[in-house]
Amino acid sequence: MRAKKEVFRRYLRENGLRFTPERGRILEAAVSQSAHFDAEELYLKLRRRYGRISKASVYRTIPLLVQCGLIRAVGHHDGRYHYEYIYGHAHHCHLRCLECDKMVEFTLNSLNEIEGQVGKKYRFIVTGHRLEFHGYCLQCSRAIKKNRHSPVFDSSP
Amino acid sequence: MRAKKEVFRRYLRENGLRFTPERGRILEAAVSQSAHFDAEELYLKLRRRYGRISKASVYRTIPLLVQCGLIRAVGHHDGRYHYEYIYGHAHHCHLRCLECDKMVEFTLNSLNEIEGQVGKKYRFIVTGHRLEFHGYCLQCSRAIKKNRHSPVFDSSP
DNA sequence: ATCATTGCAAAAGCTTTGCATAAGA
DNA sequence: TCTTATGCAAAGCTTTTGCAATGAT
Repeated sequence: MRAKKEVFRRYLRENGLRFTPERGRILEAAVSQSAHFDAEELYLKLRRRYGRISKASVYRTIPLLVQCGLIRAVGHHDGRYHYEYIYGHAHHCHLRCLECDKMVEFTLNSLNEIEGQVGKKYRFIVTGHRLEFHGYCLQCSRAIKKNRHSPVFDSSP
Repeated sequence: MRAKKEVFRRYLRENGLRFTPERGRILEAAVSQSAHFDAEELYLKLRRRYGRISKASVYRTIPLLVQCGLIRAVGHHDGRYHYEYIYGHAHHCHLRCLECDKMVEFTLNSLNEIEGQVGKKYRFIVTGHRLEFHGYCLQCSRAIKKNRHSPVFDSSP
């Protein structure tokens, strides 16, 4: 299953950009990331695996992968953007713990329908949506109950 | 209607914090912001209106307003967090144009119900959700069709 | 009289950019 | 060969933090 590479190659070709070893490796690293990732994690992984790679290349490649639909930005917390590989995966929503950052993924079909209605009503071409539920997971909500004197800060976006 | 100020005062008191003129002004500025705002806009507005105020105070106060439910972070784009005043407003979702940043607000009641189901299923205490639809508004989608040679970058979170 | 808050400036992060060198097409 | 891409380091931005002075309670 190397369709993803073909998608990337085609996207690059059609935009007068070049397919380079670095870009190939960055794509591979993004794909093989088990869950969500950020630019730094991608960079470190590439560093370990191949040695020479620059952060600039990672940062310059990420928007290309977003643009051709292979990955998407999931959100922004802790001061960084977080991404996930999406090509060939069903669209899904996230449930995130504000305390420990645990993430659960789940699908919600009804939104696709709503997307169309909303687009029609407000005359938008709706290209996607992002839905995140947030709160506290079992462990964290227990921990918080115990020491309710240490204030929990929800500075999340 | 000064309930918002009372909410803030009470929150501060209960946490051993002090109500200061600066904090009062920052709250006022956030409230009187017609739509969405970011830290810089708030700062400039306060600057114009009162003169002396520091960015640090704005940045230090925003999390307090979030914490006590008077404002919330709507998202992160263009490298900044964006907020909106929510106290006393019905919860709503956003539809955003990726090109010109135009925002439309609309409500979607079905999500509250789903929130409960999801929380039960994954054993989370769900405290809220954030749903954003995105795409292109009428004007922008027209403009993009015309000059489809200038690639549109969706670098949004 | 205390102790939190302010303002200022400096620091901290993440992300972007300039430039010389390397290398796809 | 002609451009685009890379790596490095520097710059850019938003946001955070240290500290002396100020001010709320």
